[in-house]
Amino acid sequence: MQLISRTSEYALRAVIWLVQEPALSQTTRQIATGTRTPPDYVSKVLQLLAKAGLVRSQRGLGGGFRLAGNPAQITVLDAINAVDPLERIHTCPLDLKAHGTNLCPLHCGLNDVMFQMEATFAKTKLADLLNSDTPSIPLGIKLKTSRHSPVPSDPVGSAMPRSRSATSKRLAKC
Amino acid sequence: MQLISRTSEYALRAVIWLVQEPALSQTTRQIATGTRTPPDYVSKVLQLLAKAGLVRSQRGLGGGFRLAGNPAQITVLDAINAVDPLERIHTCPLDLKAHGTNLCPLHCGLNDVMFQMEATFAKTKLADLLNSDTPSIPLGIKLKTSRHSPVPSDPVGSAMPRSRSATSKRLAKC
DNA sequence: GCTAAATTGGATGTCAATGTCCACTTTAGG
DNA sequence: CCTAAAGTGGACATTGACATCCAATTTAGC
Repeated sequence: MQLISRTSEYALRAVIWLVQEPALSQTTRQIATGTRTPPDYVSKVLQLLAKAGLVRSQRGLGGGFRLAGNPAQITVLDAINAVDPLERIHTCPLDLKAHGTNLCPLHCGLNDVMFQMEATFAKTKLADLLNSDTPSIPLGIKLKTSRHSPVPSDPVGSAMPRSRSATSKRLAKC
Repeated sequence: MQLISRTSEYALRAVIWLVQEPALSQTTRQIATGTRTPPDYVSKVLQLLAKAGLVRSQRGLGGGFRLAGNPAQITVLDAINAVDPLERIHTCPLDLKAHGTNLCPLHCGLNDVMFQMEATFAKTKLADLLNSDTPSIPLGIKLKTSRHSPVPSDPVGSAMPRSRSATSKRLAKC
């Protein structure tokens, strides 16, 4: 499971490209080449971004796309919501009866995760992504969750750069 | 985007069913009917759970599946890892150069979200899911993220039962 | 106003996750 | 031993996200 769709990734690549390119207008081809995305597909994504008002399109010779706002104000959430909006959990997918009309603790926790994710998207501006001063993490950490750990396990807490701001002490205080 | 796959959901439904059913052994059909999952598919899922050692299978007349451990110790993470293991982000999908060999702040934040999710899965025991005393959230809140909020937006912070334990003040301290 | 460069929109193709089907094997009970 | 009830394994079908193709439309510049 990945946290965001390919479509959202493409949308982000495209708007970030528009931010960093000096030229006023960028054609689909330029954007696709520059961001290494499938041209015909990113074209559809750009149309969604245009419908949402994040970018403005210009048809005809010399046309293309340009950003419709301030990179320091447009958020990652804006771009994602334009093409593949975040959803919320409304009913327990586990179909448990123990908790009546309530979400079970698991999905309560997942709701919490969703909130954190949305908060991250909402506070990250496009400009932040191009600023090399913003905090980042070194790559090459190659960690894959403890596959095949039978009954009792504790995959969290293994040796790795934790950094969690707060792993919410309890399940959640829903 | 959903946070966990259907396959994982089915795996969870199945093991939870085994926890709550008094009978020693449950046939695939019983499990499928009881959990409202596609019989032939949940059959495959059960095989994965068996391979991982979470459940034990018995062939032949009178056979079926039973849990291979203590519901108070088996975690949601165990079940999920058995059928559809969590992955980590290794390279920046946005392909940004600004951060050199590092993850950009966005994916740094997503890594953080992943950690929280894994922590939630790891601390939630199967027994917890059947205990109606564990904290849960009322349903019917019908909130869908602010679709169509053009350039400047602040979808987080709208009126709703927040409850976030800590929305990590900064992007993350990677 | 022609033409070439561009977006737009619809139809179609591909692929992995999900779901179904069926023949085979195992096993308890008569 | 035979039979019916079970899991096992492999092949096939469906579906939605992703990707491609192409005809129609718009528009700057000659």
